[in-house]
Amino acid sequence: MSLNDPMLAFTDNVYKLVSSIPRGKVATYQQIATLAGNPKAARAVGMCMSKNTNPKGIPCHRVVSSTGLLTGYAFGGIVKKKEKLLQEGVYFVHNRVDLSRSLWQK
DNA sequence: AGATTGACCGTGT
DNA sequence: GACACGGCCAATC
Repeated sequence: MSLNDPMLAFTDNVYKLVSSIPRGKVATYQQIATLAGNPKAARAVGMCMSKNTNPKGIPCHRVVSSTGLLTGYAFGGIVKKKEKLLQEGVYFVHNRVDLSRSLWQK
């Protein structure tokens, strides 16, 4: 079975996909949802993250909104997250991720 | 089983 | 660019 296998639970796919985002890249909630099998389930993706809140296994700081804006992430503030991503080599434009360059492409 | 919630997205004004 | 509205989905009362 593969990551985008519909027989897996949606949350399972989300979990695996997010944890496989390479360092220096970011993915959008919608992208994760699409890869997980439901292009419209971007919301559900976010909920799953908030439920787990497991930075050790899930790099949720690499997941951003479609506009590249850092939504969610309450581990000390958005600013902190931005610094963290910058440190990983993610391109930023003011307060947003430059999706055209740092978007995770499978 | 029904209603509410939430780390969302797209469109229109 | 900012704000409002509606839609869509899964988890949680």
